[in-house]
Amino acid sequence: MSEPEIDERRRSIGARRNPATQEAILDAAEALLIEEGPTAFSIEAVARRARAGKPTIYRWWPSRGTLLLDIYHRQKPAVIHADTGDLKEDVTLFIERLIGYWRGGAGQVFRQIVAEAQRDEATAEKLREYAAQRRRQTGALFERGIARGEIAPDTDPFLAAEMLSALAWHRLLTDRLDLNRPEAARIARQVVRGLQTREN
Amino acid sequence: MSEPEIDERRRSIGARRNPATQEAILDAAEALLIEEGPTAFSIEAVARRARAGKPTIYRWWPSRGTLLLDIYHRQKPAVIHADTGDLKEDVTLFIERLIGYWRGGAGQVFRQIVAEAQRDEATAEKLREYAAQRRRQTGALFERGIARGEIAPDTDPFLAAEMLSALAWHRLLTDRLDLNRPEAARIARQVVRGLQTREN
Amino acid sequence: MSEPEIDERRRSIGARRNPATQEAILDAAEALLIEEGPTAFSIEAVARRARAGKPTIYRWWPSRGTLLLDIYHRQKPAVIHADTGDLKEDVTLFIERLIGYWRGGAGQVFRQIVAEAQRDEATAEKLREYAAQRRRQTGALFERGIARGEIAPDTDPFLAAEMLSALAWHRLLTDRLDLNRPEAARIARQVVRGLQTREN
Amino acid sequence: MSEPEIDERRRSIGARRNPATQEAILDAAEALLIEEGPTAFSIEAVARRARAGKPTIYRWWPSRGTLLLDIYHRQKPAVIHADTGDLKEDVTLFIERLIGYWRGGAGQVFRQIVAEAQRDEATAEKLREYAAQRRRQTGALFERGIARGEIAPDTDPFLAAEMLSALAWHRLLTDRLDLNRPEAARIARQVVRGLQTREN
DNA sequence: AACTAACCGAGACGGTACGTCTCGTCTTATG
DNA sequence: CATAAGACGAGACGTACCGTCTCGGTTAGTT
Repeated sequence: MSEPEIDERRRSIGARRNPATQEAILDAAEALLIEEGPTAFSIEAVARRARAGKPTIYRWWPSRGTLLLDIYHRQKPAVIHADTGDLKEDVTLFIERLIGYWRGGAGQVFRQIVAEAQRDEATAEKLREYAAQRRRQTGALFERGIARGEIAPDTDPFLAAEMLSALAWHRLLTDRLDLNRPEAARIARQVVRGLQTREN
Repeated sequence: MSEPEIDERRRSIGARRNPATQEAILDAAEALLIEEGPTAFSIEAVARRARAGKPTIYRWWPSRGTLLLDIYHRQKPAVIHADTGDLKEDVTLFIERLIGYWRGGAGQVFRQIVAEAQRDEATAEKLREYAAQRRRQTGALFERGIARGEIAPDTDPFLAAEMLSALAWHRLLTDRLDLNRPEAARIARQVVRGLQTREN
Repeated sequence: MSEPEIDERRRSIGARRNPATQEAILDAAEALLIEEGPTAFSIEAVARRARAGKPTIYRWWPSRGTLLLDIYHRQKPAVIHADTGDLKEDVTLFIERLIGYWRGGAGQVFRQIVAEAQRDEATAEKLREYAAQRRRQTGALFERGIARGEIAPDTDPFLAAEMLSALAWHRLLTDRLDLNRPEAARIARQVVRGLQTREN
Repeated sequence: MSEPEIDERRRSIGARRNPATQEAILDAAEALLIEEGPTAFSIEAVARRARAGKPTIYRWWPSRGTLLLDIYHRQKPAVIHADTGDLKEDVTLFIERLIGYWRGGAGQVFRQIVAEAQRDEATAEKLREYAAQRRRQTGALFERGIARGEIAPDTDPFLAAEMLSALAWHRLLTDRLDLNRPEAARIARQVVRGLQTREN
């Protein structure tokens, strides 16, 4: 929490992007959003807190949405998906980890991205792409289930993935991230049981 | 939707709310949102279009969120749920009708409510309540399915309902309302099949 | 100054002016101006404090200026001018009493009348008339001086009166009402000595 | 006063005050006050007429009073006082010139300054300082008269100066600037004659 | 070694919207 | 018909941010 106060001021490092400046701006934006809430988040406030000029921000992030997306992706951990060999367990873990990750501040950022996407088409497009990519990743879980014979071969793995994502979004957007392991398991059971072949 | 242009100007009708004014404001707000998009929607612009004073708006709708909620509820049709006796059909119809309803302008309004709820806790609370109420209504679909023996008695009807709602929200918020009847049926099948008892 | 609070609410007393209402409005206006300052004075605030309807105020005082003038005249004492037989003494007393009177709250009201007159021609006209009348009254002081042979017969008594008034206004409008008897006497001397005939 | 209409729009010239903007704002404010009267004068209207943003005005003139004072001082001519060697003539010229100056639009501005000072203490303080300074300048007239032996050495030159100023204010504030040279001379005579030593 | 080019901070600028205040008018319900 | 109440259209208040612009200073690469 202690502010160094040593650096005094960042300067240009020549005709190229200064990484320290970019860091400082992302740090400031993230801190503002998480510590002071969404209404405190504005380009003006970010510039103030980062001790950066507004044009510097606009140079690299032409809109609020791009800045939010950068904050989110910077903090995003590499992989969330487990592969335990048991689909129900994999799904349970996926839900648990995603919600847990969102509880730790990242959710606050993602909520704002979704909100921004409702006003700005460019952000919407980026969000749509991101969601599609996540759907492919999570869909792999179900594809493995099909391969193992756990669930019916005519299952749509991406629709199943979307249903999980959608539920998580819904909880996030209605501020109901108080989801414990038993509830995650119940969700997994209810989603998967229907997808199972009759023999299991 | 037809603009009379005859009335010239609304006046006070004494020390009580003038219904014509309220109508005009809601009309203006709805039209702005749907015709000119979310960025054009501001209290200022609503007042201008409705030829109303800003304090008149703030008197009755203390925040942007309350105004959005009023627009949404004013245009909301009474009932969406069918009762055909077949759960899969009921679910298909529910999805189809909800998405269809949202395609007709109401979705634009609801998206903004969700976005606003990410910034304003009061709106979030209202949205949470509304979602819970909808969950209870849609849950009744599944309760009937349990009663009929179509699905397992240990099914959580409100979780099932939430999954449908969540999927619809997700499509709305990523601007993917191009959902036809076959896709609605596939969703219904994938949700319900798992909920069915083994005998069916 | 004590607020009764007993009457709870004044009602119409039939098809005629209710004196209690007028009193309450003037009381409220005066109290607001003196207790809370000129910025707190507005028709809105007066109505609130007097528990009166705004139209009631507008019915009897069509503008802010007329209300201010009524407040001022209501509290105005009958006569200020002395007749001691000595002009210098009469002038000294006039200045002393006028300033003293203004120090006691009335000055606050009169300042606002002058200010209002700079914006509203109707108030300006009323103020002009009032000033002319005062000039005639104070001029009589100097006319008596001429009659007594104290000052030159070609003296303009109304110009002399205006100079005294003007000086008092100037002190009031620059918030310099800290004028003691010696200073009043010095003013009187400086004004009168020049007006005296050579013999005195 | 000529409106170029060529410039299209003023822009920022970097992190420093743009003189063209300041000029345009003062021009607009002065023109509004003189051409359309005091009720038309508002920060909003000034911004509109100057094609300036409201924050730009508030940045440099934190209150209405400071803006009015700037308008007045911008148009103020350097010196008003003559030194003819004859006190009565000097006084006559002072009155004549001051009133003449005020008749030409500046009076309209000064009236509003006085009015504003009755509501806002900051403006009042500035006005008080200005009046004191003017008193010192005009007082010099009478000091020269004392030095020349024209008037009594125990005369208070600043009180005499204040009496002239006060009379001018009084005429301005009651909209009676129709003062011709004979009247100015009569005032000068009435003021000075009394101040003269007996020998003259 | 001088020059160019882009970066950086700062902050002014024209705007728009915010949410609040007062204006003066209107209508009702109550007496 | 006077009154209290308060809704209404209008518009000004002073503030916050928007996105753009120019400035002066910095540092790297290119001549």
